[in-house]
Amino acid sequence: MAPKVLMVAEKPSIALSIASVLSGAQMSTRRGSTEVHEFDAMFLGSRAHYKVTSVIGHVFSVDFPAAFQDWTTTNPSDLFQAPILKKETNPKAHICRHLSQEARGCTHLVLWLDCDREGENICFEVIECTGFHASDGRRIYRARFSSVTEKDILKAMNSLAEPNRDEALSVDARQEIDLKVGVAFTRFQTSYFNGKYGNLDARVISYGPCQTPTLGFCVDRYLQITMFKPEKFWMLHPYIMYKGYELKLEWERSRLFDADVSAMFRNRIIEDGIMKVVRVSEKLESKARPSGLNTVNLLKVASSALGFGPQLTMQLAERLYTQGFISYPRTESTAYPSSFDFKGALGALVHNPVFGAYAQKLLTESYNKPRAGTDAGDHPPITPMRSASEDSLGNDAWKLYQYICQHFLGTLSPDCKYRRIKVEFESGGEQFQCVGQLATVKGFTSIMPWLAISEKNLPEFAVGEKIEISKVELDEGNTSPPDYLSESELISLMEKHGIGTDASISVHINNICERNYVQVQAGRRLAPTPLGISLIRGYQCIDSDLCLPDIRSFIEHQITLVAKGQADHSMVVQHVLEQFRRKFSYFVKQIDNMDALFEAQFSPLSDSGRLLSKCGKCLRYMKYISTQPARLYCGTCEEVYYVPQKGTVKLYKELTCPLDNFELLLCSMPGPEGKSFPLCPYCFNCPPFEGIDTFFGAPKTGDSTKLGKGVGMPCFLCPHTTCPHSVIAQGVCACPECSGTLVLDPVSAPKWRLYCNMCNCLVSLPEGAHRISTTQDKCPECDSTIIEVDFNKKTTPLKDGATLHKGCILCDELLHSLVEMKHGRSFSRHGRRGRGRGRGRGRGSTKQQDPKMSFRDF
DNA sequence: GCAAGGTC
Repeated sequence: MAPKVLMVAEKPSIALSIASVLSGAQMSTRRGSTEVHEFDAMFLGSRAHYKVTSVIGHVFSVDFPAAFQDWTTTNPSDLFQAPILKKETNPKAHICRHLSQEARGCTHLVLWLDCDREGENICFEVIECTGFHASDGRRIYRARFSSVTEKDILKAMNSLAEPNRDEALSVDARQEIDLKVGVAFTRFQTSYFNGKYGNLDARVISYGPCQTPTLGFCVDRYLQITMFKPEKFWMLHPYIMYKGYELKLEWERSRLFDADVSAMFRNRIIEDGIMKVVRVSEKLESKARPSGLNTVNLLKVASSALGFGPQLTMQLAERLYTQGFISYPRTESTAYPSSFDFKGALGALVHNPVFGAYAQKLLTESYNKPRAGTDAGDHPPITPMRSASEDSLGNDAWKLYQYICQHFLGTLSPDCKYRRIKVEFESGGEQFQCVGQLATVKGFTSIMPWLAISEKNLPEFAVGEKIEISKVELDEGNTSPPDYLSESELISLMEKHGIGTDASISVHINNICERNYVQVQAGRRLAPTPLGISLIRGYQCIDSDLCLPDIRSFIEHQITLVAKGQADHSMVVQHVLEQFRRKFSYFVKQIDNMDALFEAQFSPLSDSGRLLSKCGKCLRYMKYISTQPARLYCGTCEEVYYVPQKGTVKLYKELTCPLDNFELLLCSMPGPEGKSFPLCPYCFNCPPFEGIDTFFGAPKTGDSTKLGKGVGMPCFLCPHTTCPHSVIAQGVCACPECSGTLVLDPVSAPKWRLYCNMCNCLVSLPEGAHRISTTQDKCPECDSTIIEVDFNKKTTPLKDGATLHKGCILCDELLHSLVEMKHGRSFSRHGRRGRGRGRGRGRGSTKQQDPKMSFRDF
């Protein structure tokens, strides 16, 4: 039987390239979770059937089992010893199922994952999904390729090897360490600080071995700025007039920090009055053309020159790549493979309206190979692949594409050459100079004009000439602090210290912005926030290792031992985790030191917020704190009561809850169709009745036993039998859409309406009525609550100008004609579900007395 | 709600 070969690449684009090369572009392609390319060709000396497909990056990622997911019941320090499990990174993509299906009947598996440790790790994920075993006679091969070119693909096919388990295990080790350390610290500090300070606006206070040192760089610069003491300095600048030029000469001492001494030198020059030419020198200098463009350099230029953040840059680059305008945008390499087709790449640009002429010139007049760079063996430098115009790309993408083109054309251009003339002078025993520059070959700077040298003409001087000094300036200046760290500088620092990868650097920077640790200022400079500063200063004071970049290099170094087979995977993981566990427990013990910084920076809960409503226990006013998580704080009882996180709250007519005496709040959800409803702060946090099956704000799919902060029972879910705000009093009839109850919105005048206490169903009542209220009566026909409408005198539909009308909104002809369903299906007593389900209230029914009972159909 | 690493 002919061998069947399954080949798997790391991404769809590479599967396509491999299949095209090996089939000579004679393959059939079908869709699946990812595309599968099929063809027949030779494999290891015999005719074989090939299937080439791909994963989409990692198939699995690590996490804790469910038992360790609950923040309230898991002690973060237990996470270091907790088991971990791998689950599908993207379950919806069904990559595992896809691989398992495609592997069926295959005799050989060839792994074409990227040739780095992550790729090696994904190899074993793929093996697991395919179900290939060393024992079952089916062979597993690893293809090692240094670029996705025909030459390298064929070379890899001819030297198939085995996947490297040690390298894969080193990635497993990193994953486990990153997970446990990051999650333990994050949960601990979030739980400790959250809710402790009124104006500390943070949902989660995260820690991570990449994001925290990244923040550390920004705070370091901030601290340099705050510690900076400016110093005065003086610079001596003599001027001469010569052959029609006025020249400002530079002092050899540049600047002095002593006013008297500087003045003394000035007097000497003035006394002398003559500048002697002591030396004239000329040098041919050259500025090298760039090497190929890699991700990090693209991110830096985009941030500093185009004003694009790394996140946006990568999004734009990704789009340019998938549309075929540029090559793969995530690469470390600045060197092109020797076989790279520069002619082809230039040829693709010759018809470009902006760069065409330049590309054509390079093609016809010869081009240089790019300056030597480093080949990381991943992907070639970022290169334009197809011509594009501003109209077809849109503004931002065009700017990025334009830079990529300019850079690429620059790499193939000549170096920039220029003459540098230096004239040295002497006067009063002091040395001065002036410098002129003149480009002889513009080279790459003609396509990258911002890198051009600044040209300056000098008249010709002869050694020994004496020139009268026209004036002497003593310029006073102040040393100035550095500016906030620019994003581009941060990227350089991250690269230098090995924080993140080409693909993840942008994620870490985005992270510290989103977590409110830094803010991006004009010119893309990163200003740390009070939270970011307090965190880093806290780590520095407890254990500075926690925020230094060495923490990443330490982990990298340890897992490299695993990758090289010099240490056992589980020994290394255990060893590293034990060190972090100790650091963690010391951190927990010393958290007061960090808290002292928070206390200085943030105001305690009791100082912030405004008085809103009375506590039912002490009858004093509680403070409303609007920053997330929104909550009430009773300073006397030292209790926190969460309120709904969306919408606004205000005092509800100083009404109180009959159960606990707390003053009621009126909560209004945002938007014109947002519900308004009363809620008792105490009941909302501690629902007094069981049997309420859907708490307000609870996760849609989650079970209600695990409630989030403040997720609970507003009055519209409360089955209290006599309180005028409960669903018993305010409920009108069953919701036609769900199992909920339509409740009167008590503050919806003049656009009176009912809303469902479970879903989004909305019913509008007669508009313009003075008052609409529920009564204690129910409809004898359908059991809905009878409502009372007080119509407006001018618009009343009643005979003889009467305004008062009672009735059932389903069975009363007049009322039913005036109500309208705004969201939902039908709303009719004749409808499938309208009649007979009205159990909105039912005070008369003894069955309703037990609040544990459902008030739905039974 | 949490990390960092792939990739879309």
